Amino acid sequence: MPRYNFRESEAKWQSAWEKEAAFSAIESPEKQKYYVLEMFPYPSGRIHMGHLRCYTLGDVIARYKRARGFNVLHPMGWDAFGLPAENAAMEQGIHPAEWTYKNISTMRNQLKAMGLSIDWTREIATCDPKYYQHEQTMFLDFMEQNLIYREEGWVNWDPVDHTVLANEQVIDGKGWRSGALIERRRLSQWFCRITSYNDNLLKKLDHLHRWPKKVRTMQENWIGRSEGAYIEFKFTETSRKNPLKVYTTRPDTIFGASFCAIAADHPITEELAKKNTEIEEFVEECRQLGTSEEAIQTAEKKGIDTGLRVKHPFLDKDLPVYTANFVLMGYGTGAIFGCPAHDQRDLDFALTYRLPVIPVVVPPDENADKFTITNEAYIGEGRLENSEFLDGLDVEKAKRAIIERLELEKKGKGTTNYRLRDWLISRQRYWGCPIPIVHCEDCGLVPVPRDQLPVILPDDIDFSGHGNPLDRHETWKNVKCPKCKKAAQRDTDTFDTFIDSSWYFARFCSPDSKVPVDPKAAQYWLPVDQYIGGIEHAILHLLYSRFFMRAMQQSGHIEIDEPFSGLFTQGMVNHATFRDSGGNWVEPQNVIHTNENKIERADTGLPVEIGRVEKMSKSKKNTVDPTDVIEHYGADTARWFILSDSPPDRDMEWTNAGIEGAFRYINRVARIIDDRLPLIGIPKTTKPKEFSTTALELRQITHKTIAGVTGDYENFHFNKSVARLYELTNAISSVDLDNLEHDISWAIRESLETLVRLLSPMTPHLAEDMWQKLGHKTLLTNMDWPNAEEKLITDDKVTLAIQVGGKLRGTINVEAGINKKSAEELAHSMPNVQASIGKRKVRKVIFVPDKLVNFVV
RNA sequence: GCGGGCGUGGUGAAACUGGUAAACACGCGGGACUUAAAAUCCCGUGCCGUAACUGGCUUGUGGGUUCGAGUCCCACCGCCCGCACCA
Repeated sequence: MPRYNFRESEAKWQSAWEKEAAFSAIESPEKQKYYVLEMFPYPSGRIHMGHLRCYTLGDVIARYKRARGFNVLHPMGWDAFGLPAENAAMEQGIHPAEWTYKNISTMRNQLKAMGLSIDWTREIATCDPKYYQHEQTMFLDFMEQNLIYREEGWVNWDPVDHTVLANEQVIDGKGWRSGALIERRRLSQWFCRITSYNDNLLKKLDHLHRWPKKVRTMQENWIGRSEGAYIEFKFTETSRKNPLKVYTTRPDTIFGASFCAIAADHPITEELAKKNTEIEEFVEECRQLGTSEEAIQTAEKKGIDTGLRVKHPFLDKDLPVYTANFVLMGYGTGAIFGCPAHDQRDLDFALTYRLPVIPVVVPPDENADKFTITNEAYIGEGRLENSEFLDGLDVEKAKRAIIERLELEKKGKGTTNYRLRDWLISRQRYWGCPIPIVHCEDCGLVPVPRDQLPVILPDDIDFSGHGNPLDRHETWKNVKCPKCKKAAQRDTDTFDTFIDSSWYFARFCSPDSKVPVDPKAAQYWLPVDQYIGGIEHAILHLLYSRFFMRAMQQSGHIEIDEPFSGLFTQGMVNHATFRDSGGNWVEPQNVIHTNENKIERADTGLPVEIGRVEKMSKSKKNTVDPTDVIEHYGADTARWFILSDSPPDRDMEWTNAGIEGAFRYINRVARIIDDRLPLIGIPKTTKPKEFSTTALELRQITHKTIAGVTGDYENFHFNKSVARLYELTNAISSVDLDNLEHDISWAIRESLETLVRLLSPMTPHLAEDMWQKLGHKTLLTNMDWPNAEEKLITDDKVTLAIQVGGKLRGTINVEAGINKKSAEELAHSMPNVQASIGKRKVRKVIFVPDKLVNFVV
């Protein structure tokens, strides 16, 4: 039986921390602050392993920074609005609010059992009117700053359920519940003008040096700044006065143009569709691709000749105008010219519709006469050919020359374009923050007066009908116009839940403030020093938050622009999958290994096959409930396992063997300390003047571990800290306990106390318990971080690798700092080196100080 | 389709700016303790050859740069994340 009682210990220390309010954060201007935040959870029902991992990582940082003397803010809240609550309402007849608050209460208890160093007094839930009322205020503020506008946007429409669907509710072009073919529909909706900050959002990425490079690159590409040109093509049909305006990033390839293409939802296409059934059908077909860019771009490239022709701006030739499914209305002008030789999509399209392929850029090492394009477009550098006045120029120069000519002849214009689109924030849903606008027939869009805020979600709703229940809630919906007092209607849409998560980190600074954020508190705590969450939020959530801070700054709520100065993206938690012979997924706890070394289902006895290791998901039944693990092994074991082995930014595999191993280690630490307690005296005994080799060696590894673990904590290399702590533990337990001299017992106490202190951010309950056992009266949680003694962490001996021709032929132990000549002599005299060199001549000797000697032969 | 990432023993991984590949752990094998089992402790463990030391090979695949490549460059393969209404 393990001697350490984790159940007793974890409960004891959690209540001790609570009693001392050890983790409540108070603004103290004289202390340096550190704000640690993990992305707050959606209250889906129970916490999952992804949460356990994320919150463990954050807690290690929070506890470590606290020990380093920082004034740490580490809060928790709930991203409580969203679709699943409405689904639960429809499927189980439970009210979204009830469902959500029940989940919050379960998950709060689960998180508390993890022993997180969280200031629970700052807890917020976004579905609480005390929180979302401020979003309504800020919406009106942003409106005054011209950051909000109303326009038509596309939605996925389910014609059977009469409801708007989220992209994830559209499966293979069909509604997930009704199975009906969905279609794109236009709806008048609210937008945030995020594009007014596109350049700033892009440029400031350079300052976020504590963000992963990959996230910055992804945001950069998402904003998608491009230098290009608008080019106008005149229609041959004289009745069409307005030219076709296209956007291109490759104006240099204009002489290779063989067609133009416009989006299926381009105004011209829509106009033509009214009189041409073929085009109408095509447009209809494109609408069934839904609104997601992924669906549109993975579809087979298709188009229809509209019959319209345009004139090439510089050549005496006409180009056909197609309407095509790969041209996006939301990017550029919704119209392109196609140059098949130098764009893969254009080439694929041209090959399908037998359009000419005219190479105009020739690779540097190719001959213009012989250069042809078959089924791969050439997008690289080169010089222009077949291009009149551009001939001979390279791509960059040609771009500049053509833009100059376009502008001179008033046929186009150089321009900077962004891929980023404005943020559509209206959702046709109940469980979200109401939009504080009244629609009046006479006065138009009327903001709800500020003294009438907040607009509170009604509780009495009916989910049995189609669409948004708010839209059918007559008493809530029908109000008097605040301006003219005539009958009017509330906006029945609610905010995108990304709004809720775009400023919650700021609210944590002053969760009870009457205004969205208390400027003094925000000034002290923001920005978040370390933000932690999944890579899946690399673009949208993080970009929206960056925008929101700017909008809040512009409307005077706050003085910062970047919300997160440090970001860490953790990997997913995976688990093996199991399937029985009937092809059904089987839960891990239902899989048993029989005595005959077979694997079968515990319930039915059917044989089971082990499948791939995949992200934990309910559908594949390969989940493990963190709470089960905590009940069985304790929070420290769960935390230790989740930190060991895999680097936190990479995916990890949850295994039973791993958790068992972690459990053994926790108990081993307790046992090792227990066994040595009678031998090591009381705390703070006099430090011996001299140390024996054994004691010195233990002290050296102890102090090297302090230095190593400290560096690892700073760099999120917790798996390496774990390895180092194993090494320290091994070193401690290998010291012979017979006839202990004072210097050794002193060194053992030092190493044990160090071990416990270094462990405390990762396994806080065990550490606190052991700290007490080691004779200390105060909480370890309030102790500062140990310091490594410089003298003890530098080696005076090093091992040199000796190579011949780059191959290892031996190693030698030498004094650190040995010079080239002596190292070379020593190495050269080694028999193995002699044999390897043989009769060959040594051409050169490479010497890397304190690393290696390499004889080049 | 577009953008971003990852790939090292049986397994999770380590290897700082190019310098001893496999630290640490899991698993496995052997041993000690035990009436026995569990727990614990000790030893071994990349692969191939070998009686043994020595040796040869090895970081998804193929090429390149270098005295030297897991690390840098090019091409390919596989897997994962995001694509604007999941959160």
